[in-house]
Amino acid sequence: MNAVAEKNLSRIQREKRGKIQKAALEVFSEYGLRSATLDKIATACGLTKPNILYYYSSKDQIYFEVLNGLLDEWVAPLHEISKEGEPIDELLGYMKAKLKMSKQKPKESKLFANEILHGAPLMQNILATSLRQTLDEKVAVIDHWVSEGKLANVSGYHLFFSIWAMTQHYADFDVQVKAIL
Amino acid sequence: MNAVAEKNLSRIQREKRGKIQKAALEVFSEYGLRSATLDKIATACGLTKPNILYYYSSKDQIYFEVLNGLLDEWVAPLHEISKEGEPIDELLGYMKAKLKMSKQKPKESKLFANEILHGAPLMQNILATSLRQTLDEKVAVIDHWVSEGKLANVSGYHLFFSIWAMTQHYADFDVQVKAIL
DNA sequence: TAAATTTTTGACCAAATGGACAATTTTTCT
DNA sequence: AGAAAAATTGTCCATTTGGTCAAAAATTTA
Repeated sequence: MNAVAEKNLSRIQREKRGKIQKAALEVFSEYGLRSATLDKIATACGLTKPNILYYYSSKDQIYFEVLNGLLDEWVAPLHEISKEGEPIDELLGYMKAKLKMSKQKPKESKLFANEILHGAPLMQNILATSLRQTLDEKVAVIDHWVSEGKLANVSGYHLFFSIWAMTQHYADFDVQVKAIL
Repeated sequence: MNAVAEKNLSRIQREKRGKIQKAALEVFSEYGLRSATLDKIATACGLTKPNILYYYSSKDQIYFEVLNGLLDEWVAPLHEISKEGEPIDELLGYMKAKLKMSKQKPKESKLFANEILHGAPLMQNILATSLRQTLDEKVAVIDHWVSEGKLANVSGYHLFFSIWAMTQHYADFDVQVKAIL
């Protein structure tokens, strides 16, 4: 639906919406939804505030679109984990993919981190349905490996939590990491 | 100096400042510095806004005091790691202490997480001096253990980063954890 | 108890900010 | 080119919010 809707946009609309979303990601990830202002976003993308509101009906809507637009990409590496592969290869591959994403997309990482840190008011539903379902499937793969004796008896859920925590830590808390190293 | 200063406060001042700090922790950890309002803090502690400003000169100062007041406690478990002990005992003890703190003090954890996530404007200095120094000492202990062959050859810094990431993850991202489990 | 001090509050202000809107400019279409 | 549609902007408004201040209330001190 998103892709279809985008086809109906004119060249100008596509360009401007892209600019706005890019600037919004920058500002939202640095300040969070509430502290980010439309003026900051406007400055960051070289448009005026009313012009931004011509493309998006409200600040909240921009935030929602940015968040939603990144969600699939963010979860994607999880889908690559294959039951048929070797546990070490699959899990190491996943960790590397997540680590790479964190390093290359720290803004996105911080945006999600901030959203969840503050109760995920816009994503709770998605977390509890879509993400949960995907993770359930992959935990089933972990359990399968465990039952076959290919993997130590670990909790799949907590294994993923640990991977998420460690990989995203370097993006989300980079200020601390840099202050110490 | 803080302890000395507190002795000079009247009973009322100690009570009210305590109430305010408690309420502020609650509000700041939930909303962050910017989204938190004095009115929310006022409501949370049953005082009026001007009354709060009678005890603290600004919102920023309240935030700073809360953050600073919790810092020592937050870093404390690190000091318990002893060069003389066994690596497994010492590190497991540290992890357990951190995990316990995260579970018992999620608000404090979120407060720090949020501060660092947004660039640690008020703590960067402390991170780069006090925390860094303490951590340097403990990394030296890790290196010592490694050189004695008591521990696998791991990077001390990254070991601590991993421990921080995993232990705090359950407090900071509890919404996500709960949505999935 | 009366004066002095501390604490509390209602009323108010200025700045910031999300958003509305009509008028103008630019682009597209015929 | 000229009309129609789309895009842009200056101006304005209402709300929120951090903070002020003088007056009132409560507490402490003499």
